[in-house]
Amino acid sequence: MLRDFVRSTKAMSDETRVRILNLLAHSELCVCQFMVILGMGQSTVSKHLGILKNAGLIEMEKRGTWSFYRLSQDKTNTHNRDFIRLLPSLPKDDPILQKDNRSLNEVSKKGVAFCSTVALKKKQSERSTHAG
Amino acid sequence: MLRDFVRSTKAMSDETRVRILNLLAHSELCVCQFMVILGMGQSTVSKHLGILKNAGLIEMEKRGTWSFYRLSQDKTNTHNRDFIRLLPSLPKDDPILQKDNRSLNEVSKKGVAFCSTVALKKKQSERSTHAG
DNA sequence: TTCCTTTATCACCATATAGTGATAAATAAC
DNA sequence: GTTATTTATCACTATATGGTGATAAAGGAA
Repeated sequence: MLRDFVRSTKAMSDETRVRILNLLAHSELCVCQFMVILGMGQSTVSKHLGILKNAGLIEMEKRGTWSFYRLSQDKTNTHNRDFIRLLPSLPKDDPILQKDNRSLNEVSKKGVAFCSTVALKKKQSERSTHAG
Repeated sequence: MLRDFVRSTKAMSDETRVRILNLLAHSELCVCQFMVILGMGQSTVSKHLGILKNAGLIEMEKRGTWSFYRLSQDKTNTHNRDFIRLLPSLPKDDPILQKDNRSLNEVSKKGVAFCSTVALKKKQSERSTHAG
């Protein structure tokens, strides 16, 4: 239906969410990894992932405490399948996407254990900011 | 660039604008014809067409007083070309698009001369509403 | 000229949305 | 049991956006 088509285009009509789709075109990721790569708060990342998931463009799998996201593997939704097919042709010379891809490599090497470290550091720096 | 990609998805992320693209996939149209088919005001239609044009998804040609719009024929913009290619696979069973396509047939038969009649009738009905 | 039609643009308002911090649920480790 | 980590969801604010009416520019007709 037209409503579903628009729900998908709306989901793709935001820079942050296109960056998320670009990252997922390379590998699956959890919320905390997105936080590090995108440099955004947890609630922001979670909300964006929810919008993409609600549109059926991505899917989620829970493993322990972590929620891992990947591009939708659904073959029945023709529009979303077509949209996902366009992702590999996102501009490779775009500075934002280039930086995202570099960050993705670093984060992937270190795994999810890396995330708690970053989150901890952030909390500590915020605490010291409040103190000072 | 990512900015251009998002500008295009933003342009397609509104129901009215997808309806416009669906209509243009069948034939070129002027602003007053869109007003009749979409049942919206002239400034609204003009604004939507401006957004689609700014994204490079459609192009405009002035003939006398009329502005005729059609899908972009630009072969160099790969994203917009890909997006335009998806239009024929818009859901054919959607009631809104079906109604739009029926209206398009009627309006196309009658040509642009039809529009001034409709606009006139609308103005008259508004005048009588104010009077009564 | 004057009048009419078509269109783009402006100001305005109501609603939608992106980003954030706080909170709570769920899981794991202690 | 307690504590820490990850995530979803809520309330909130600032900004963006869709729709409208008014206005003005441009072209055609009388």
